[in-house]
Amino acid sequence: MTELTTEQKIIEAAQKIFTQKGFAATRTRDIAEESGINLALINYYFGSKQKLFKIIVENKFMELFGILEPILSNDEIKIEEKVTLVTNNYTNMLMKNEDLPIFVLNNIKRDKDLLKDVIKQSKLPTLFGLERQLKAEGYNISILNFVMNIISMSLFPFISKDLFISSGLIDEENYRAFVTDRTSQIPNWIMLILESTKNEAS
Amino acid sequence: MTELTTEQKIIEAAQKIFTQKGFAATRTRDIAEESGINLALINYYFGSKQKLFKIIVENKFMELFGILEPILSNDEIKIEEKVTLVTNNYTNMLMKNEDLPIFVLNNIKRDKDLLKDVIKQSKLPTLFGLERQLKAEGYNISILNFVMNIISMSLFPFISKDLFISSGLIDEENYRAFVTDRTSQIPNWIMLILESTKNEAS
DNA sequence: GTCTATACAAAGATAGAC
DNA sequence: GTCTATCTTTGTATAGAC
Repeated sequence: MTELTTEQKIIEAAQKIFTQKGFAATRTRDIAEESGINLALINYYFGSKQKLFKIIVENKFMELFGILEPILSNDEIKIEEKVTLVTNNYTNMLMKNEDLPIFVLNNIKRDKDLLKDVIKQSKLPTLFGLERQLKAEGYNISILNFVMNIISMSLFPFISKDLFISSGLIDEENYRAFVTDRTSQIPNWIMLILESTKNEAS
Repeated sequence: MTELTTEQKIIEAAQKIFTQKGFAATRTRDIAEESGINLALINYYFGSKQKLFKIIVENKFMELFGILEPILSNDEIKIEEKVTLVTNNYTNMLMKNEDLPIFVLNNIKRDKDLLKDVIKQSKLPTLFGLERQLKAEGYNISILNFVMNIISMSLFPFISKDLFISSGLIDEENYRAFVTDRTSQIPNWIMLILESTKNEAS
């Protein structure tokens, strides 16, 4: 077990608390306590709470959307396999990190400027090659609808977990099993949609 | 143009600001200023910022999910029509209220107790009749997957709007047209999924 | 019922000793 | 680099006049 530097300790603690509570509800004092360092060191290393937060959001954004580009922009993977890879990757990752999607999506809204750089870094804008592949394999669907379908299907169980649990339609104990089962079906559903576009006009 | 009571003015302003900025980032002074009333009156009428917020979240929750029950639990509407009604209702409503889904979903996470009552009020738990209807019409899908598919497909364009705009895959000007077009396709997609379950074992 | 003025608490940031 | 102690700002809540 390696010793963490003070800087790393702060980042770790900040990730945990910011993700759970959001920016404004998080107190720098909590981060100091959680990481076992002195309050003053947060400002010493990061300048301000705001700057520290920016780093965390960037990390979390990459954690959530960094998955997409390596899979989706690889021309050697067929569309059908891409769908399966993305959904499985998301479910595995989010099982251990349930707060991630809503945290990231919430903060994209609140601070758009903050994310211009991260989005470039994530290479999401380079997905245009995918459009050619969709056409080449005969599917007449826009890249936006395609990507949105995969992401929404995969992320939504985690975004809406508390809603459905509170509604009584499922309980905490069965949720993981539900998500696992759902994940195995998502690629079939997505492919049904794709196949249905094959005979349509472009 | 009717005169609003002081109470209503506060509610209006609070809805606007809380929805945009969330609880912790909203200052009672902002609400006072926006509504043109004195700061002290917020506490006079609502006791505390927290209690005012609770009222707003409840309102917004009902605004977002109150749509579902009247449509989904009505036995006289066929499944296929239900899907169309829900998606169209959502898109029309959210076009005027884009922050709503992420605000509500975010706050369900943060304050679960707060929502126990609202969820009862929304009658979401009464949807079990829908399960019978799905079976009766020959579809072998769990109510949870069915409802989640509709809601995720309909809400996600609004949850992820800023993400896709920042990524450059679409721009602000074309977003409304995209959503309108997508909304017209969602029922077809959902029905494809449903039809595919018809021959499966239950 | 409504407002002014203010008390009180909490939190971010910093100065300066070690 | 790290800590203690403290300053300053901001926001909630309330007391009391009208």
